[in-house]
Amino acid sequence: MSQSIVKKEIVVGDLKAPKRKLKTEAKEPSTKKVKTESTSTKVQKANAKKGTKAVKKETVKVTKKEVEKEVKKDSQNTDDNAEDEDTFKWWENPDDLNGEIKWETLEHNGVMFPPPYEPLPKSVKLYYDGKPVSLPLEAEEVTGFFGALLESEHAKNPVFQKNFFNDFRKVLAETSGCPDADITSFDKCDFSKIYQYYDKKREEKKALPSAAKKKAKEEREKTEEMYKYCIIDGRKEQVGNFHIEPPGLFRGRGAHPKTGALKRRVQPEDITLNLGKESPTPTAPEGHKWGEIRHDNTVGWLAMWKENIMGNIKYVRLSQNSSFKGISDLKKFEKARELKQHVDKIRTDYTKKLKSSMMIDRQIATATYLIDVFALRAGGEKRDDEADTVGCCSLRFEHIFLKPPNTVIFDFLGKDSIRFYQEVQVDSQVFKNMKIFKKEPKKPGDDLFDRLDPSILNKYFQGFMTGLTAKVFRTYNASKTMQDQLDLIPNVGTVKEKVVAFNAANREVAILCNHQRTIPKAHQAGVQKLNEKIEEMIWQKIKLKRIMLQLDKTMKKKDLEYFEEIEDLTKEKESEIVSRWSKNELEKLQKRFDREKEKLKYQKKEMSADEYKQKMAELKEENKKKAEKAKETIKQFKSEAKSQKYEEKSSYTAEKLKLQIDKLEERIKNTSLQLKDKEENSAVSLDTSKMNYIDPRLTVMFSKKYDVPIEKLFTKTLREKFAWAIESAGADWKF
DNA sequence: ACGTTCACTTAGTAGTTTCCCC
DNA sequence: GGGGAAACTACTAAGTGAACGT
Repeated sequence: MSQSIVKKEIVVGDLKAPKRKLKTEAKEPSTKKVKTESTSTKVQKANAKKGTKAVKKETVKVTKKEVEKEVKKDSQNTDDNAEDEDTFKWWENPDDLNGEIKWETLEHNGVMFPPPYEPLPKSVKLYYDGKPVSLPLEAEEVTGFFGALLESEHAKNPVFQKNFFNDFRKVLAETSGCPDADITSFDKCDFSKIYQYYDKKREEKKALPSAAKKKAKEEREKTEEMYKYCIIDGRKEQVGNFHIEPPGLFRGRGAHPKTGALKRRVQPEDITLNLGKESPTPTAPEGHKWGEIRHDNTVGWLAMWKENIMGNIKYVRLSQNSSFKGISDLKKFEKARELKQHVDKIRTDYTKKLKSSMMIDRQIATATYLIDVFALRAGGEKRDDEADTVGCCSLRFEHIFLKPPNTVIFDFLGKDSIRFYQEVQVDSQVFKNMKIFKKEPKKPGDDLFDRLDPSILNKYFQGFMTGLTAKVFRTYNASKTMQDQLDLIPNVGTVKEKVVAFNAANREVAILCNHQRTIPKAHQAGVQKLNEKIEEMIWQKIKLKRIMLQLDKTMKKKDLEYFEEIEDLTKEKESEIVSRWSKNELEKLQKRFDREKEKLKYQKKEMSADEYKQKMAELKEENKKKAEKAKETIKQFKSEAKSQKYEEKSSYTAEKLKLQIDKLEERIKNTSLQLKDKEENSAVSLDTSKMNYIDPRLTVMFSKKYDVPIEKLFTKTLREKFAWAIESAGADWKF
């Protein structure tokens, strides 16, 4: 591996990055310079890094067919380094990343609209008051949105029902309405036929043979091809969400007042495209025209529209692996690293201000403490048509419980209505301040920090460091925590063990940031299964050790410790394990038999009656034999468990037994690791912090320093997103 | 000075694909 | 080689924070 590349560290020249304004004075020639310079070094670097690419290029030349094959392969992204040839290595010229102008030329093909509504078959109808009713297509579509969700939690939520029904009635009023009934009551609506129809369609789609699925996918990709890429300053870059969001029912999170509302179909007329001045305007869909064409090169979006529910603007932007995203990620992490230089001063300052005679300063200091220590978000004001969630500045009286002498219990819903519940010890002055902020006449519903909002806090932060805002603290503390945790990991053990250690560090960060996920449905069962599996492996291991002693009693004296554990398996315990194992074994057998029978029945029409009969008989016979054999084994195990004397096969030797035991030990270790990981990860989401908070150069450093392939730490998408980090950080990189 | 608008990051989940075990 | 779980991706909602408009 070429050290010169590995060692090269990115230092962004000046991160002040003035936003907006000064459109004209931005450094314009940046991109061109990058392009010419990087091409000259590209080939060398690629060769130095991995021989594979140079080889590949040669094969591509061979024939036209070969070329097509390669192109296809690339477009399917089966090869990690597929598009390397065209990749714009912006990080090789980090000085050019600043400035206001994002691009000189921008060319793209617009956006892709969802397919038009496909009407229900005549036989599938909404039932109102027990009778099938006809509906105008626009209204029928809306019933379909609800019908498809009938078995989900949303459909049981009264707010969801209410919002859906209101909007459904609105659509009825806008159209010719229902000719068969006056639809006024949600409770009289029966969507079950519609649900069944969509459910069946889902099943059918799932059951499609894999060849058909593949073909459909290929066709889809063909139609998507033109939207997938855009051209920026002559470079091909990937577009992220070129699919316009399809209509449906708004699925707001938590107790969202508008959940269930109708999200309307977006028309080309709703869409504003952003293009280079000289770029051709993509053709709008037949019979339509674009809402607006803009040429704003200070922004990074390609298209936008206003969504009808919250009035928010939705953007079509570049994909995660694009230069735009990479550049802003690098800037974000460099900004967080800059905080290292100032954080001591800031901490001293807010510790002092905790005792300030000015109420506003006390609030600023206390809030900063919470943001710094517990990684709270800023917490901006929210409207009352949004879910009631809070962050630091918007914390209210009821979100905090004080337990003298200095314990605070936080209990509130944060972003995405994820609960933040923590019982913590705080600085005694912080405790006193909170008590003051909660003092009468404050009551539930009142703001804890009545003088604060994020902009006040951020102004305070900016006095220490330009560009410092509340969110920088989260990034800083997350990456700092990761660095500290990684430093604790000894450079020993297998790759698997190192990955587990890495994940444990990652988990610390996720916990700090309160990144959660719903516990998978099958979690509890899965844990139990793993526990049983481990128990059974230990059982096997102890049996083998006992057989060893049966062969040669004197061995015990030679290594008491090795044989110590054989006492742990009592007769009762062993019998219990054997009977559980037996039950499972027989169940497995039965299941397999049932499956085979089903399969045979399926193939019935392709064979003669006799053939079928014979095959079925064979199957039964085979099953019978297997069952008998299993029962015999069970019988043997049961009696062995009773006597704790085990059958010795002629092939057994001490060496062979030892080998088997070693293998089992290995498996037990692996499974235990797996179990530990599973238990500790059940409610924690590692992905969010890996994607947004942990400086990827830390992960790359770990990979290189600990010899863990980066593939074990970053998924393919993350490797692409963080290509800049993979190529610029070495084994000694520090946050 | 303050609410609104705009542009961007951050977030969990639903859906799809891959992997792993028998 | 098939089925279920784990891994990954796509999707889009929900934040932050600066600039804008009044």
